[in-house]
Amino acid sequence: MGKLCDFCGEQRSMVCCRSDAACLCLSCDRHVHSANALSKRHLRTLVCERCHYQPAVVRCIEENISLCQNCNWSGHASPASATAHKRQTVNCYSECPSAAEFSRIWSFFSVDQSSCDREAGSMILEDGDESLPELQLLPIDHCTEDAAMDSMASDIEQIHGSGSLNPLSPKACSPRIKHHESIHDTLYEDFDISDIELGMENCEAHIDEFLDDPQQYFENGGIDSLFETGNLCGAECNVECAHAAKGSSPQSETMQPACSNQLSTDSITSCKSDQNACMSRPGQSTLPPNNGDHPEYEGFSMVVMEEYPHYIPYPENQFLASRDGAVLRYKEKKKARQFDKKIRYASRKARADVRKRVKGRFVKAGEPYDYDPLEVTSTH
DNA sequence: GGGCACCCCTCCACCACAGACAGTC
DNA sequence: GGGACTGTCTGTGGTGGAGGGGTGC
Repeated sequence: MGKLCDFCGEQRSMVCCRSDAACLCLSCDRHVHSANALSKRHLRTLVCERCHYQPAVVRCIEENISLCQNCNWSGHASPASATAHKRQTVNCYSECPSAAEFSRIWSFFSVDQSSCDREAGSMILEDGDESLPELQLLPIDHCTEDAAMDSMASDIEQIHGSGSLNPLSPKACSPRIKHHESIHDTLYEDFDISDIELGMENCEAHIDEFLDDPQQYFENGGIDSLFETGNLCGAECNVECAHAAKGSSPQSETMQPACSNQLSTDSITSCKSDQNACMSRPGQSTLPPNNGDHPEYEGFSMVVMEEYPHYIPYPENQFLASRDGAVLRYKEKKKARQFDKKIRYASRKARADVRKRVKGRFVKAGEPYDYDPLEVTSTH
């Protein structure tokens, strides 16, 4: 049983939206991302079926599961499995694809409407789609009635109207299908450290992909897809670090040169492309210990402390998984942020409220003043 | 469309001093 | 180790000025 939908909390989450930092069932995905034009542009993909947190980037044909970058790396770390297991890239999608388009986007999935158990992620469409029957996405080898699938898919096509895309036409579907490594617009939507992973494990994944299926690898954009986001994010990181350097404290100046100002969580998280430089690893923390004196480190001390029991095999992966926890905490903290002025010392406020002033400035006791809060009309 | 003046708005330094805080004896 | 003492730093609010954006000519 995977993670429950972040929206309804009832169905098992099937897709992951990076922009919303949420894992949703198909029904809620459709509901949430049909709300407005902006939400329709959110790029979504399958949820990793191993860690149930990260967006899946590859489909292991042998194991018949979708995996995120980390789980792919950990699961195929051994040379035997790396070469024996064929993997397929999991594409992202936007807008609200029809069932047939889903099966087009993810060729390893097909659509089931009736027979499969609800737990597998059933979808109850709402509002304008109430006429749609429940549908499910299932691994294609779980479905036995292909003809029925095709029939159902075409039915859904009709329900969606003339604007729906022909699943047999790659041209028609292509605008919605975006290669996973070339997500650019999400960079500006909201912070998400996990948006881009440009560490060595990412390179290894590319190499593995190339070794497994060179043709498909180049069709997917090959090594260029790696540099697309890499260049952009590298520049962005530099800009952010330069920004942070303006307000750097002496404490932060002692840190590593690359993205050295980790004091601000914003600056930390903005260096999303360079996790090696910006995020601490267990035993290699570049952040001071959180002993209570630095509440701004609160979330990041947990980077080291938090652990995912099902997700331990390599220190690298442990680090990356805990990073997700830090991201979630950051987002929650961001939501709870209060920009209203907060009085830390009431006594000082009480003193300032009764202090005499000249043109708004405090004056020494006994000196002439033009404003007395206790005697507003006085002019001395 | 570019240049200029004007208005409006936002942001920030300024001030004194009580209290917090760190260091020393 | 704990108290007393000393020096330094912080934060509090109203005001004016600087600077940026918008508008009209």
